[in-house]
Amino acid sequence: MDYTGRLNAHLPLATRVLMHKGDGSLLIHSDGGSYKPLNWMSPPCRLDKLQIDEELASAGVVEAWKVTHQKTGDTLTVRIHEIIADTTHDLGIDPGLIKDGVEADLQRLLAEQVDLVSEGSSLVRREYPTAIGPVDLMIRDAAGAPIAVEIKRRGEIDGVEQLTRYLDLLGRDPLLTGIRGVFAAQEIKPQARVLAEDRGIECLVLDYERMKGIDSGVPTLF
Amino acid sequence: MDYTGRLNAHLPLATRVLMHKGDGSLLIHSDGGSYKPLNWMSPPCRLDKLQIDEELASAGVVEAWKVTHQKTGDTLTVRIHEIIADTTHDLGIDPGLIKDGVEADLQRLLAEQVDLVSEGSSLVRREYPTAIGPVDLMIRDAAGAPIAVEIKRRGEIDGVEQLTRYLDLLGRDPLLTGIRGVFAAQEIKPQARVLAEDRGIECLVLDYERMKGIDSGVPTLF
DNA sequence: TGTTCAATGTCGCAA
DNA sequence: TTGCGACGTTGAACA
Repeated sequence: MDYTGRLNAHLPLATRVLMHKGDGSLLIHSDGGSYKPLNWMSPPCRLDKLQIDEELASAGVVEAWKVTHQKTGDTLTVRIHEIIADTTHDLGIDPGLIKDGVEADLQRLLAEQVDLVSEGSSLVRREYPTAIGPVDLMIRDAAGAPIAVEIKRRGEIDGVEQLTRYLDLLGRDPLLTGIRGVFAAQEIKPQARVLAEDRGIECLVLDYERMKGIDSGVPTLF
Repeated sequence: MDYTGRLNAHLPLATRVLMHKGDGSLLIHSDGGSYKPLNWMSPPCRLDKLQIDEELASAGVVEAWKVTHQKTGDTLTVRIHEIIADTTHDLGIDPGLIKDGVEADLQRLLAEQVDLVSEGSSLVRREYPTAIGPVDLMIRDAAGAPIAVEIKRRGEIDGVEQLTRYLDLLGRDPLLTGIRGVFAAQEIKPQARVLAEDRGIECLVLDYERMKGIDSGVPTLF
């Protein structure tokens, strides 16, 4: 196999699994690694079967494909030397995956339970806009002082960096002078905690299951 | 299918492709999307076939699997109602993918064309070492003033942060006082540009094809 | 359609 | 093992 596009890549001859999906995309999997194929072509793309000329045939190629991406023009060229098994089936349209417990769920719950951030505080708004992107939650504590909250599923250093940038910027706003930061996550890595506290940012560990328990009553999906 | 781990996820009954790899991992693909499966379990993990009790059988389940991650304990439960096709083959060990990247190219090209950064400047060195990692390019402009260049294929906020850290550190070196920063990329995101300019870092958009055109002619890998 | 951000990210390298 | 950055990231939400 040979790929030309954002980079060039070559895959030597070996036994592999090719999955050609209904949308035209092609995946080339080995027997290890994670879910990521060794190589692939994403939709929208087109698969053309090439003619096997004498040169290819004498090299032992029984089938040759050229998969072209419709927009970028990236190409994947596949030369098949032996077909061990070949199965085709129409899967139809998939009903899709239902998820529960991602960052959006955390944000929604914490917006309803801002007392967890600071007793007696109230929500200003979710996705409070700034020039460098929205802050997850903007709230005001019982005394009316502003607090910017950054929410992550897993709290790592880059999340602290992100919140620091917001605080730097927001702190220049006369209406938000003295703004504090709270870094909230289901799990906070030690390094992230150290960095946050060094910058005067409070860390808050969230218990998703418990928060869901005192949810205002939006039913779970399944 | 049901997944429990970092989050909970459920996949309704439908026709799908299950790929069970030699390392024990399992992928569940639909007929669309990109290379990412609807759901999966990464290695190291173990697949156990569950006994089909009366309840499962009466629900139409012919086979049930429980895939457990060895370290995290995440589980994937699969209930199979019909097997349309089933193929097994040992692929052996894969020779692996050979890549030839673009970002390294960009750095090499810009090192040869530092005039693009500042007219009349000259290269000090590539991968200029600092305590927190190497700066992509260190150059001196026509007047001899130092410039640190960070190169990315796509310029985003992280890259600006990285360059900022370098500049903070390098600026303490008496030989490099007054050092300037240049953020160079094929494409610079608006937010990254705002942040860079706010910090006095100049942005430079690189035309890879054009730069390759005036390349000195080092051949590619294959 | 383009931009931005999360992700069960995954992957690879180096300390 | 852990941290850190890149990825042909992919995917989803929103302007």
